[in-house]
Amino acid sequence: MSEKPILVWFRQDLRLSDNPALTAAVDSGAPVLPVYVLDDETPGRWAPGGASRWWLHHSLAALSERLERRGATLHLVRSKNAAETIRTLASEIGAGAVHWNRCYEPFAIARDKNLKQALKSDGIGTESFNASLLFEPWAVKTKSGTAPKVFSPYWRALRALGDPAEPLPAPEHIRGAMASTEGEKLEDWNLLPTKPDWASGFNKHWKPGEAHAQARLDWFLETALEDYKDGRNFPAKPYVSRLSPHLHFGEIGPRQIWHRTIAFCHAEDRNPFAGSAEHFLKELVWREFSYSLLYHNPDLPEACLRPEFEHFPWDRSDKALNAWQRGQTGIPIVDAGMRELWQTGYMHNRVRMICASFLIKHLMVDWREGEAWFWDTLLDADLANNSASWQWVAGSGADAAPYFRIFNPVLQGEKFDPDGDYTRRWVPELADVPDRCLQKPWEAPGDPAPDYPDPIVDLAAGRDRALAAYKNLGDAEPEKVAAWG
DNA sequence: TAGCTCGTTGGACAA
DNA sequence: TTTGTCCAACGAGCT
Repeated sequence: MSEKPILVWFRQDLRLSDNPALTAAVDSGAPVLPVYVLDDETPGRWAPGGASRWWLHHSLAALSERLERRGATLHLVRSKNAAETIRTLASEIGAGAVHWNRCYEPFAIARDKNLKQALKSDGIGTESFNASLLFEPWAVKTKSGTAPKVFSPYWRALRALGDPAEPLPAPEHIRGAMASTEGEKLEDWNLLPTKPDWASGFNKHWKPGEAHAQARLDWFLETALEDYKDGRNFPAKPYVSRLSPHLHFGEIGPRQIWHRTIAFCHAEDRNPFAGSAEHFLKELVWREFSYSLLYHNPDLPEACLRPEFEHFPWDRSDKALNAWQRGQTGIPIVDAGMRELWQTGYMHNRVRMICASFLIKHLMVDWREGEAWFWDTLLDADLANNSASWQWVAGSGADAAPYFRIFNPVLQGEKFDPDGDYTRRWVPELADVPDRCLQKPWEAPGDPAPDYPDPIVDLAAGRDRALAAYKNLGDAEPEKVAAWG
């Protein structure tokens, strides 16, 4: 048993259960110093956005309290170089080792790799673990040994590995170590917005923290899983898990969700790899797939995976983008989604696709503008998921929808919000528009929604314009061939 | 190897 | 009102 303390660096793993870095430190018998570093410099433009900071504040508060109850104090530091801060702290407390759970963002991989070297030269060992994925991104391979670029083969390859590891229980007691200097106060970090307090609506919808994440999963399994397969498409209905922010901050791990879901199905005598349960597990694997894409394509957040898409004739004026961001496009389902996002930090997945498709295809705005807005406003903003999903909708990713697959927001609204409950909840100006034309109020007789804007684009003309632009992409290439001939 | 099938989430139009 | 077919072409993945 070593008396040298172990520094456990918390990042996107803000939980005590199924936290292998923490458990290994506790099991060693050494005193443990848990640390969180707020570093907005290292991630560059991918530092946590406004909404994420709100969640981070509450999640750290919850983690801090849970650690305290078990005997350890979470040490908080602000820094412009997290790796350097960890290195200094480790030296100051005479650490025997530094533990962390791996992150997979390109800047995080580079940072951690360098830190490992630096600590080694200081004579301090490091141990890193996997807490945030079912399997490491390099472990899921096709039969020819390459990373799958299409979801279905990815799913088959992942399933061929069997079930992921069983989750670990939370340590019951932690022998806490103290830092040589006092930590900072969470309140001093100003992670919560004040003037104006645009997050005031968040409290009503969200409860960050490990305990609430577990409760949310229980609620989902008990009340929604059965109807998930079809129900998840209807944004007015409570058939989605809403676990995504908890997952992003690591308040719950995917292995915990995987095994709890399977155990729940077995207890109910149902097959977890059929019907609704399988669809839910597949969503978890979509997350893994996004991480794999990001791991193997580090510029996924910035560059089109299919380079010819860089020639797409994007509309660079701000007018369309601003209307979209504020939920003032005059297209009801789009405005409902964008306003839900602004007011709650979340948007239902079906509506995310509709809004993204509308921005990219009807308004022809660069998908990276939408990606940046989601990054700032989503509580669950996650680099891998966000960039992979935007590229998927744009058709610029490896596994892309055919270019002619353009969502018609009127038909989508009519199909997936048939009673208009979702649309009217977020766009109250439409209260008096009859159901028949709720999704196309410009056809309503007698102007029942005088405060609602006219559509920013004619949907049919917008569709044709996008189709023509996509078609031109394919025609642009042959010049190269001619040059060789 | 060469050939075959498939691609999370759709829409327009004809019958 | 519902159902079937077509909308490009290509790269991934498998055999």
